[in-house]
Amino acid sequence: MANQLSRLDHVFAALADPTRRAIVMRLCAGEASVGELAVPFDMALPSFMKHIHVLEASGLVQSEKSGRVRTCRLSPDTLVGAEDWFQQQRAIWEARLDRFEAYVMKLKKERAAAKRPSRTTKKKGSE
Amino acid sequence: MANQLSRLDHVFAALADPTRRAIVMRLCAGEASVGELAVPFDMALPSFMKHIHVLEASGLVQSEKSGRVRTCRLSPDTLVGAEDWFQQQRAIWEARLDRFEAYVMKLKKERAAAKRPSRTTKKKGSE
DNA sequence: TAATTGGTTAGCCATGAAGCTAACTATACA
DNA sequence: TGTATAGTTAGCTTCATGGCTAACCAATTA
Repeated sequence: MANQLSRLDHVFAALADPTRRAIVMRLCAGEASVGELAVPFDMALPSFMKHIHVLEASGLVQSEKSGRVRTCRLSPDTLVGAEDWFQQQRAIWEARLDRFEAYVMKLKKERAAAKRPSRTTKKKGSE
Repeated sequence: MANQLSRLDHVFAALADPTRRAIVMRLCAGEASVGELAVPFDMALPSFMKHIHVLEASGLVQSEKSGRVRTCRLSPDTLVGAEDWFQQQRAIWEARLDRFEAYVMKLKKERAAAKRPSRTTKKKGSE
């Protein structure tokens, strides 16, 4: 559980870099070797490899080496795990908005009732 | 658009820190002052304020000061924007999985047809 | 008006992240 | 067996991040 939380640290940190986001996007379309992945980036290979390592450490990407070529693939569970975090926050936030809306509606109703001087239940006095 | 991308950089970087994620979670439940937000954290106020600034710079949080108290609230659009990124990736990835599954199904079918020596359409020769 | 409260600014330090080059390993090809 | 290919390791810079203290406003409250 605390494990999961610190995993989120690494996932978001990994996704904060545009190079790494691009790699993830590329891997969504299917697996690829390190060399293939590196082509679009104007960067020395060791620098690029660091990004791969960060992605692997975060759990977003897995790789295995066969012969001299290392093939990388997405590890979708981790990606989905991060998405879940947003959905949880949104659930909380939307629930609050709903309550707020209900509250505003109630206020409106009371105001309308207060203004209308006729037969509706009406508190005396204030405004 | 490039603007949007670099915004994602900042949003994910902001969410990579557990303190800041906790702040966002807290603000999902409703607005709060800097002082209130800071209570659960064993951290000097200037350090804490840095986190608030990072969150504001990322667009995740907005704040305004009235009197001497600064009130912070969530800026949900930004949060939703980040969530969108995941949904887009997932769409691509799931589409690929669907194609892959279809491909596997087709393979299975062909294999079955090849093994069954009877009246189904059958390529000659190979395997 | 003096003291308290809530936040802010400035400046310091340690650590880590992102890039580089140079040199190395290990597989594949001729 | 020799050479090219694909990655890897080591070690170096530079800059950003996250924390601190100390001192400083500016509203409230006594």
